[in-house]
Amino acid sequence: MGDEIRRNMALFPIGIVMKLTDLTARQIRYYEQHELIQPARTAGNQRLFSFNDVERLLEIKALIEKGVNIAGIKQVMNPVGKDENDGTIINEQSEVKRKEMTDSQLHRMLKQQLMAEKRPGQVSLIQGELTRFFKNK
DNA sequence: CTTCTAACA
DNA sequence: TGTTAGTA
Repeated sequence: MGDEIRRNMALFPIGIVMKLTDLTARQIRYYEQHELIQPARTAGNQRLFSFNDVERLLEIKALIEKGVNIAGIKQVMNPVGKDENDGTIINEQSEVKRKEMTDSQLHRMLKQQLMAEKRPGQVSLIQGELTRFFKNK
C-alpha cells in the first residue's frame, strides 16, 4: 500500500484546491470545520491538501450539487479523524447513490487539471465531467 | 501576493 | 455562503 502514502501526502495549498474543486476558500474551510476533510498544516499554519482531500472535496461538492446539506453529507461520508474505540456509532444506511467513478478515472481528471494548471490552455474539466461520473439526473 | 481566523452593514 | 478586516 505505498500508494496510500502518496494519496495522503500533503501537497497543495488552498489556492490550488480551489481551482481543482471549484469551491471557495470559505467552503473548503467550512467543510474542514465539520470534519469532512482534514488537511495537514505547515509550520506556518497553512493548510496543505492531499489527493485524498481533493477527492473528498469533489465528492462533497457533488453531494452539495445534489441538494444534500452538511448533515446529510456527514451521514454518507463518515467524518474522518474519529477513533473507533469510544463507541462511536455511525449508521451506514446511505441511500444516496454516490461515487460511481473509479480511482483511475478520478486520478486522470486530477492529473489533467494539475497539468492544465502549469500549462494554461485547457479549462474546467472537472465541472462538466464530474456531473456525468456522479450518477443521477 | 496568498492564506488564516473571526465576525457580520 | 459571501465577504471583509488585520495578520503572518
